Amino acid sequence: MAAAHQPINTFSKRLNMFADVPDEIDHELCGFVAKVREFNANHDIVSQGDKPSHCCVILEGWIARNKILEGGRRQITALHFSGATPDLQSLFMPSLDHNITTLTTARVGFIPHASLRPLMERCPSLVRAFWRETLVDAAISREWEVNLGARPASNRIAHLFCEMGTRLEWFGRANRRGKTLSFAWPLTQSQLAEATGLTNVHVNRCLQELRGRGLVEMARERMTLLDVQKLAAFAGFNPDYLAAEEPRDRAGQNQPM
Amino acid sequence: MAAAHQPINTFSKRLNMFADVPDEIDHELCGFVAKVREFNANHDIVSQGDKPSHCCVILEGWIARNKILEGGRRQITALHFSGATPDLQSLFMPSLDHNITTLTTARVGFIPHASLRPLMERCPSLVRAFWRETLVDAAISREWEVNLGARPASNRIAHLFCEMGTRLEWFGRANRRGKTLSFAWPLTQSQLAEATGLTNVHVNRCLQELRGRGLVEMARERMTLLDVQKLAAFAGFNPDYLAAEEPRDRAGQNQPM
DNA sequence: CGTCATGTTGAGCGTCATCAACAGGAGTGG
DNA sequence: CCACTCCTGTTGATGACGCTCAACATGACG
Repeated sequence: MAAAHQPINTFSKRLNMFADVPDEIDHELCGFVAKVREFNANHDIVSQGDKPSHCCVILEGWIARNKILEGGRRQITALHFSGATPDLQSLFMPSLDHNITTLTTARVGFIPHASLRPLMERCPSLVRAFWRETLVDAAISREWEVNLGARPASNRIAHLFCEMGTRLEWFGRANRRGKTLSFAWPLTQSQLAEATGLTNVHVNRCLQELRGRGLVEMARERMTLLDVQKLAAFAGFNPDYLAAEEPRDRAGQNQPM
Repeated sequence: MAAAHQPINTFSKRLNMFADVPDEIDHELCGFVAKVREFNANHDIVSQGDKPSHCCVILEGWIARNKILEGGRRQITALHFSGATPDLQSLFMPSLDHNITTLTTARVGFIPHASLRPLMERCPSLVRAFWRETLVDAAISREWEVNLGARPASNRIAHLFCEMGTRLEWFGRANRRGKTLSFAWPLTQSQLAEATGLTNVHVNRCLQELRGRGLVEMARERMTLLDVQKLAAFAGFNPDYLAAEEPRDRAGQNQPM
């Protein structure tokens, strides 16, 4: 109950990007974070089939939504980082339809459903904020469907880089210098393959192509998009689908991408 | 204002599957259906970039969410039929990120945002119902991502058939007889190709395979799944991800699929 | 120093795309 | 009634994109 309010900043900050949640509700919400746990990389926070009694909040780190097919193949369906609340649907769904797995070490808070439900009753703007987060997720999923169904491998990978670059920059987690944009990038090539529906071998070759074209540079867990506009053109990336996630305090003043 | 309440049945019925919306709110909501329009097949109800002032409700017919890439390629990201409210996100998103296009002739109702917003303020359960519909959509999108990213062509097509069969049956739009399930199927092979990220030529050959295996039969706009269990096994279909859409009055009593 | 995860390269092959042609049915207009 | 077009489905030939399998390089870590 006395869980530190400080680490919850990212959550609270992000929530307020979606709707004006009154301070006291926000405060109360943070107080509900029943426990905060650290996870190693590559650990399931919640799994397919679970019936969670808490919602989780990513306070720090990256996670991947993913499903595992019979045969063991894994498909990553979404990437999230600090501030996200990736299993809100557990409030309604009888059981979870996918895994939520850490990609890095991660700090995760848990909010009991039992606390969240009455709070939502009292605070429509909280419901709005959550609903809106769901809508953003859905828009991103749609774009991933397009990416998986309709773009060739290299463009597909480039598109993912553009998307993550944009989302990270909006949340203050990327550095822009001239034409370049750089940010922490924890995914291995195999994980990137799982997100794009390719094999690690082929991802490796596509990355060589992107490097060869002078579009990206990767070093030690860090990604640099060398020419954001050229990369976006190559990928066919148009950030409109992310618009609902754009922090309201900077809406419209985007760098072109 | 005096818009016929009768054709709105499908909407109202579906809404109440998601949450108990009080009768008077339900009634009021239906009264807000400002106009009802008929569309021909293959017509955009709303388009990429639109800033709609109304939400639409599919009263009768099928629609496809889709995005068009530069180059003209089209990816269908979702299929919906009677009862769906596919552009709720227009309440929040600055502009629509995809097209909503009829696949059949369709009857569509429109509800002004200006009427919907205050009603939502007053009725939390309405917000819940809408949010929940968004969550179902998101779960389906995730499964489509898996389908597009990780399943070979024939299995991918089979999976789509299983999903639509299940959803249609839950809404009383499919007939089960023994091992078989049959329902109206308006998609052409080319549209099926756009939904599965394949070419029409390859879809044609996969359908021959499915027919050859005795799994499906298609005749004049009608689809028959000849052995639902075998088809599900072939597709790797597990209906759990649809659970939140399952009508509450029949939860649990599913035929195995 | 050995082990393990990750990245890289090569060779060969299969799934699926491309391009082209044609059949059949529905609708249109002469 | 037939000629015409258009849409949908079907088939064949060819080739490319991406997969599989296998080997090896590199760096982190114990």
